[in-house]
This record gives sequence, structure tokens and C-alpha cells, in this order.
Amino acid sequence: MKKRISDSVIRRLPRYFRYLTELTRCGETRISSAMLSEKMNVTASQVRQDFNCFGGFGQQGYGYSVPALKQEIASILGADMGNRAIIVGMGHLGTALMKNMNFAKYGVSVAGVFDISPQVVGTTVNGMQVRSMDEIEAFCSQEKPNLAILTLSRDSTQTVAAQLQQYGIRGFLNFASVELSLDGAYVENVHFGDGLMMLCYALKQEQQGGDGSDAKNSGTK
Amino acid sequence: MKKRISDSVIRRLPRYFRYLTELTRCGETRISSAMLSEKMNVTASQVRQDFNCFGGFGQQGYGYSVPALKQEIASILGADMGNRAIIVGMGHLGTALMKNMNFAKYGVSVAGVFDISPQVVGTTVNGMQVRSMDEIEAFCSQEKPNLAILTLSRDSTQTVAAQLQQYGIRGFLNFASVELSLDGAYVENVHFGDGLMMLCYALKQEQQGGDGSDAKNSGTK
DNA sequence: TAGATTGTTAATCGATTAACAATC
DNA sequence: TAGATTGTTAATCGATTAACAATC
Repeated sequence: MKKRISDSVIRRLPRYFRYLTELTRCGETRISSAMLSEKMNVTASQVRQDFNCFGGFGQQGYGYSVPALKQEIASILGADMGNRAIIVGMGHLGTALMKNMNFAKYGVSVAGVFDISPQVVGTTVNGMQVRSMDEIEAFCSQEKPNLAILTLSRDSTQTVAAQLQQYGIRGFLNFASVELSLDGAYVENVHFGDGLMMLCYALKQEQQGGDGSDAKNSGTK
Repeated sequence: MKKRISDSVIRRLPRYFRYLTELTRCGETRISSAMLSEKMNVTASQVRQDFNCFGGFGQQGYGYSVPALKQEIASILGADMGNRAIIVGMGHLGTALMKNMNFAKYGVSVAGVFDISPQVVGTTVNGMQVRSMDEIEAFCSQEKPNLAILTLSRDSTQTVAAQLQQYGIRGFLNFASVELSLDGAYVENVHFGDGLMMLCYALKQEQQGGDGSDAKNSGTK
């Protein structure tokens, strides 16, 4: 019987993944729980405890292999499943995601991008032609994407998402400043404002002669 | 002696704030911990416990006043301090933030926006003229912003941030996919990839005949 | 073998939940 | 007053940390 993995552990995995990506970039091939924990401001105990939820990835007396560990985490998270995404909304934010986000890193491919504006439909963003919303149902039934990234207005988000769910989309990454909620689908709401508020709090603490402790932080934890 | 507020509590406050904003929009003036907890998928106990860290905002037998509670939370978080921000990087992401983000809601004003590209400098985004990076030092010493929102490339982020810290900026909201870290300043890193990975995980669980439990989620929690 | 570092168990700590008395 | 709902204490639960035996 495999023990259920707690949410706290899962939520730490993307962060490990980031650091391991960084280590890979630097050409490191091996890392100990102690070194990793120092870099990440957590305890070595926690690092080992976390990895051991999924079985022993390390080697006693040596540590962990950076590429192997990175691959394991990607696999646990499903970031190597060849998920297929569509981006709905090719305004500035959609365009920014299209241009800057390394989807391949997460095993995700962008199957199509959509917009409602006739001015935008037909243009090319990062080598991909923007399609009309009118096409989206046919597109989904043919291409079967399972993920949608929504950069829409507050008003249209809920409606569009509900439609897409009908068309078979199972996961939603929502950037509109509404709390999107759908029964039977998975939703991640990205709230820039939350990060901003956490910063405001930190600044306020500082101004009020706060303890000025470690002054370090990391969003989306 | 006031008890130190735990991080878990603080990180929940922006979420309460969002729901209270929503309730305000709907014209609700009063809410009980039970109703709020149901809406937010937490326990009523936790709601009361959280608010009571800061003193009693409610009234027995009645509940909480929506506007008063919202204001209290804003105040706790420092989202009413009149913080002044600059946005550095007026690419698609910077432009999107400028256009879509309701800074006023967090008591933040945008004091200036900057870009390195000569094509962009001098243009107007959302009624604000984009300044050259050459001006940034003089601007900071004169206008004294305390917050910077960085939408820069992976390579330039760390360097620019370090400079801005010298010019008196105390808090950084970083959108580049590097882990920005600065001694003695507050950094919130926004990682879109983390949200995407959490979605991949949810989809994988589902495909593997997972328990298909509550299928609900909320980023930046 | 000696040294290093994991895997894993046990101890601690903190956060969440339950319960209920206070009070509007 | 009776009903409702908070504020707050006590009990439970889970997550983090410490410690160390296993082992490379």
C-alpha cells in the first residue's frame, strides 16, 4: 500500500525542479541533500523526506544525480506526459506567454492559439497563426488538447472555460483576476495581486521596525 | 506581548481579500465565518482563528462586516500604504500588467515605467510615457519609488535588480524565470511554470485512475 | 576500511479542527 | 428572551526536524 503523498510535498516539487534545472544549466551532475537544502533555504531533512515519499532516488555516501533527480521529479509531476495546450486570448499577456514560456520544459506543447478580435485572428505569434474562436470547438474535437491557458477578460473567462470543459479540456491555467471554478476540472488561478500584497506586507513590516529577518521569499510556493 | 503571526496565516490573507472584494462587488455587506468558509473551501474554525490573530473584527451573533473586514485585511497587509512602484520592462508582459492590473486596489501607484529598447522609449502605455533606462537612477532619487516590478530577460534581471536596490527600491516582484535573490530586500518570484506543473500533476492523477477527489485548486496559495 | 550521505524512524513542533462559553 | 455566531481554549492531527543505523 503506497502512502498518500501530502499536498505540502507536491507543492514543493516545482521548486526543486527549478533548482535542479538551474544546476543542470551550471553543469552540476551531483548534489547532496545538504547542499541543495542550503541553496533552497530548507532543511536537509526535509529534502530527503520529500524525495523519499517516492522511493530512494539517492545513493548513500554519494548524494543524488542531478539529471536523474530532475527527471524523476518531472515524471512525478507529469511534466513529461506530452500534454497539449491551447492558449485562449492573444492580447499582451497571451503573447508574452507564447514568446517567453518554455513549454517544452514541462513536456507541454502548444497545439493552437485563439483570439476573439478580428484584428488579431490570422496574425502570427511566435510562428503560430492565431485562430478564431469560431474554430475552437472543431479544433478541440480534432486535436484533442487537454489543457487551456486563459488570458481573457474577467467577464468572459467563466463562460469560455465552461465551454472548453465541454469540448474535453481537463485543466485550466487562469490568468484573469476572477476565481475560476469548474466542477470536475482542474483549475490553477494565477493571481499577480497576491504576490504584490505579500510584498506590501514585507515592506510594511520593515517600515514598522519589524525584525527585518531573512528578507527572502519565493512566490507560488 | 503580541504573538508573532505565522506565515501560513499571512499567506491566506490575500485570498480572503479577493473573496471579500468579490462579495463587495455583489453588494453583500455581512458574512459569517461559516458562509465564508464554505465559499472558500476551508473550515469556519480556521477563518475565525485567522482573523482573531489580529483582534476581533466580528460581532457575536451577527458575523463580520464585509467592507470593514476587507479594509482590516488590506491594512494588515499594507495594501493601503500608498506604496509607489516602477515597472521595468515594457514588453508584452509589462504592457499587460500596465493595462490589466488594478494597482489602486492594493494601494499601489505606478510612478514610472521603463524600457531599454529605443523603439519603446517615448511611447505611451496606458497613458504613461515609457522612460529610458538611462533615466532610472535620477528618477528613483527624485521620485523615491519603493517597489519594482521586473519583466526582464533572464540575463538582465539580477543585475538590474541589484542596481535598483542601490537606488533605494526595497521590494521586487520578479517575473523572469530566474530565482532572483537579493540580500536585504524583499523578493517575490512569480513562476508561471509552477502553476503549469501543478496542472500537469492533476491531469496525471486523473489519468491514472486517481481518486478524482475534489478537483479544485487555487494558485499562489 | 574510513568517510560520506542517504533512508527511515522517533521526537518535536506548529497548524488545524472541534467544542463551547461569551455575548450581541 | 432565544437564536446566532463570534472569540478562545483544548484536542487532534500532520508536517517538520533531529538522530542514527544502513550502506555506498
